[in-house]
Amino acid sequence: MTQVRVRFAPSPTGPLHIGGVRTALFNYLFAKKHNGTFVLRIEDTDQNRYISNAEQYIIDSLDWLGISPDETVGINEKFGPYRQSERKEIYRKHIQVLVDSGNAYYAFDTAEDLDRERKGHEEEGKTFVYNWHNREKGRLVNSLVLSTDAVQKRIENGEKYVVRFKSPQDEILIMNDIIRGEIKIDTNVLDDKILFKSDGMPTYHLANIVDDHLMEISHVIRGEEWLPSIALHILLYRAFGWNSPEFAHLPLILKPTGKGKLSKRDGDKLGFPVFPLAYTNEATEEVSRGYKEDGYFPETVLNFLAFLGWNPGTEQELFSLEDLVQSFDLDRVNKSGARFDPDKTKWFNQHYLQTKSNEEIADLYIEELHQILPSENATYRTFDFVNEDKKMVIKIISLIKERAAFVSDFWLLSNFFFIRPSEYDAKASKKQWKESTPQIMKDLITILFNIDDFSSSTIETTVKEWLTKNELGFGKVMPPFRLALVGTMSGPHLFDIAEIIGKEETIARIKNAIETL
RNA sequence: GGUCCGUUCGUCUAGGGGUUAGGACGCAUGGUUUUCAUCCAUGUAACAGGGGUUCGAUUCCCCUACGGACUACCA
Repeated sequence: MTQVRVRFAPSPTGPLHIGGVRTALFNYLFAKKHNGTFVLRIEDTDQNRYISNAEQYIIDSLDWLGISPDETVGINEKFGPYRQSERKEIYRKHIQVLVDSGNAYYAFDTAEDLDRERKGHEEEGKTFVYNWHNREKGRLVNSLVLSTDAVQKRIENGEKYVVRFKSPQDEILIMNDIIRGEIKIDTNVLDDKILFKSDGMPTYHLANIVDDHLMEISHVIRGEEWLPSIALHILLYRAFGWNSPEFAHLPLILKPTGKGKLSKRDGDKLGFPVFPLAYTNEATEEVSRGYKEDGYFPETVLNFLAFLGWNPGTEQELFSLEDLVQSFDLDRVNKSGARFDPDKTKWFNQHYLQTKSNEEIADLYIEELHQILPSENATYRTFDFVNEDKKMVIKIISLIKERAAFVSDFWLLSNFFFIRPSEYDAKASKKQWKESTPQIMKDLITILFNIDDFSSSTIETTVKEWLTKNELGFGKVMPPFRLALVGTMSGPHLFDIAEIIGKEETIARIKNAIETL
């Protein structure tokens, strides 16, 4: 294979959608797999939709996931500039080549003219297509019907014009897509797409082909929404006399339920992000949540994204980025659209959370505790979360980590380590707190009070000995004990909890329970 | 409407002319656990329909249905 060079070419019109991220990922994977180059090109030819912070957002997102480009704005600008808005002269030169060779022509029809034509056709039950059907019939104003002088005059007078591609007639194009195989299109159904806009900017079609050629792109890997354009693009390469790259059109990512493509609204409705990073719309101040901020790890996002439309053909489901580079291949990409499943992404995150060290997550949890704790009034002492307190948090995490999928689950699983229960689960109290319980608890306090080494194992041994000696059942002591310390019938090993909160607090909580219940 | 693409458990998918149609998520049940969860085990559930081709089709072909994309001086 020739040198592999692929590109991800987003348009900076807003935050990068998860579907776009997947396209970037597949490009990255393919490049790395074949020792190729991954290029990021900014397609900012639409001045109306341009959003200034979007480009940075795209770069930040790729960086967060660890799939940064090898070449882009400011980085290894081998074929720069990498922003299309800075390549205007290049496109101007190339469109001239097409006009001169008769593959493109000037058109002076206004948007209103075209609208009128469309409406007129619609009323007759026909579809208006700007192509061989009507481009020379006289209703349309272009350089195919106007004399050279007339065209020249209009342009000199500053009249607005666009340049259209003159699509060929009566030809069956047979093209190949790496994922879909052979695709046939009759050129008669193609319309004469605008290549150059009246504002002096190229459209996607022109800019894309020119840049892919100039940047020596070997494989175009993009979303399925581009499939209908493949004929135009192939024709454009031919008109320039260039070899076209290979194409691979990725399946769409669909909504979790219902019809259609995944959209931001689905995320809002079902409570999951559709963007890698949180994003604030500067105009509306509307904030969109991001995977990062929602507590997902980059590994999670990479892993679930890779499996949207691709699989290794084995039963392995957990893949690191390195694994993906190893195993990825375009011919194992599916043809059909993949429904997005938020449940499975949670499962991936749970897995990756378990692979993190307790020390690593401790910092994340401590950050969260600093936010939560000041608003809680039932803390039994102050925490600074440095030194001893930090060690305690690490210990707590070791006890609860396996129950969590996100760091944000930690508080619910461990709040009782920091605050004293202010109320007790009603159902459990009724069932577990019997008439004899207060006396047993008082005895338990005495036992606990006399333990010098208040470690989980010592407490456990001591309490168990006491139980055996007095012929007390586990069921009489442990449930109320748990209720006193935790407030509910849940949580890790009870003696571990006692050790962490300490003798004084353990006894205080039992006393508190006796008084309250 | 037109053009193009697609269709295996609820979801992501493996498979491929003769299979008990496999795995994962989810869900359910059981085991472990003094509790809850984790974990482990088991179970649940699919080849869109109709025609061909064939000894045989979920697999190949055609049609239909359904789904999707595109049909902008947006990408």
